[in-house]
Amino acid sequence: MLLTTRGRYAVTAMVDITAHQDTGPVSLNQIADNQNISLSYLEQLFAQLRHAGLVVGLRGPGGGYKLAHPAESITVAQVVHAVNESVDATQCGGMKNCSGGQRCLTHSLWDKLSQQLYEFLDNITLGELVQWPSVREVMERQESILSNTIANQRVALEV
Amino acid sequence: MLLTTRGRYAVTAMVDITAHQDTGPVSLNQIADNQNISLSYLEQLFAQLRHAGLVVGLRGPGGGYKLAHPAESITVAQVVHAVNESVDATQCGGMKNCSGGQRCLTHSLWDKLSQQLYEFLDNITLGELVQWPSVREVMERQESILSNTIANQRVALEV
DNA sequence: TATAAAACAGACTAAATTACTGGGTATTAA
DNA sequence: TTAATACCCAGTAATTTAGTCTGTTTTATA
Repeated sequence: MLLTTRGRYAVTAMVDITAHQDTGPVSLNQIADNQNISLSYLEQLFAQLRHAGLVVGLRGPGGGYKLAHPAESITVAQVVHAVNESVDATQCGGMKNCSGGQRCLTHSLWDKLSQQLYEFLDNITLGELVQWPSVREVMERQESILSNTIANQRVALEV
Repeated sequence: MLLTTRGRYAVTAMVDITAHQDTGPVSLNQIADNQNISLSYLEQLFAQLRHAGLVVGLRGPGGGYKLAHPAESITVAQVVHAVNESVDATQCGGMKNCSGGQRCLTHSLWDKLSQQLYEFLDNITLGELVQWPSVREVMERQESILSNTIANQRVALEV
C-alpha cells in the first residue's frame, strides 16, 4: 500500500512526457502505446496529476499534456504523492490508532522508514531521471521500436 | 505491495517476543492481546517465521515462541521478507517484463528504491529496536495496561 | 491418566484495493 | 464540419489482504 502500479505508471508516463515535450505536447495515446498502459487508466491518473498542478492539458488535435513546471523542479515524490494518497508506511497514516487508540509498538520504525523513502524520492527530479543512462537506454529502445513500426506501416502502404 | 499490515504485524510481534523472552517463551495469545492482532492470523504469520528459521515453537502449556537466534542477529528486513514475499518495488520483481518483455522506463528507479529500503531495514536488528526510547515507551504503556487488567481480575475474584 | 494450554495446519470467507472498461461530453486545430 | 484530443464519471473484474473456522497434535501439570 506504499507503492503500487499506480505510482509507477504515473512516474513512467511523466518521464515519457519529460523526454518528448520538446516536440510539443504529448498525447496519452502516445504514452499508452509507448508504455503499454491502458488509455482510460492513464486518463484517470492524469486527472490527478492535473489537479496537483504538475501537468497542463491541451485539447484538440495536436494536443496532449505538458509539464506545468520545469522538469528540474518536479520530483518523483510529488508525482507519486499526486496519484497515491501518500508514501506513508505507518498503519495509521501518522496520527490514528495503530493499536487501541495509541501508537503501536513499531510505529516509530515505520515512521522513520516513510521519512527515508520520501527523502529518496523527493531528491530525484524528472529532469535528472531522464539523464540516467539506464533510463536513456530504455528510451532509445522504445524509439527504435516506434520508428520500426512507422517504417513497417509505410511499407504496408507502399505494397 | 511493498509493505502492508502483514509485515508490520510480524515485526511488531517479533519485537514483543524480543522484549519478553527473558521470562520464557511467549505465546501467541499474549501477543494477540498485547498488540490487538487476531490469533489465527498470527498463527499464519508465525508458520512463515518458523519456516524461515527465525523463531522456534514450543508446544504444550507454558509453551510459545522464542527467537531462534540472538535478537542482535535478526534484522527487520529478515522478518519482513519472511512473511512478505519481498521488499521489491519493481513491477516485475527484478527480471520479468515490466513493459512488453523488456525493462520499463523507470525500472532502474524502482530497483534503486528497493535497494535503499532493504538496506534501511536490514540495518536494524530486533535487539536494537527494543532499545529505541519510542519503542520502550509504548512497551511500558502496554505493560501497565496489562498489570491493571490483572489487578482488576484479582479484585473481581476477591469480591 | 485426564485435562487444558499451547503450537500447528489448511480450507474457506470477507473486505478492501487496484486495475481496468465503457460510454459519454467539451474543446479545438485543420 | 470533422477528427483528435482532453475530460468526466460510473461501473466491474481481478487481485490481494485480512481474518475466520474447524480441526489435530504435543506436552506440562494436576
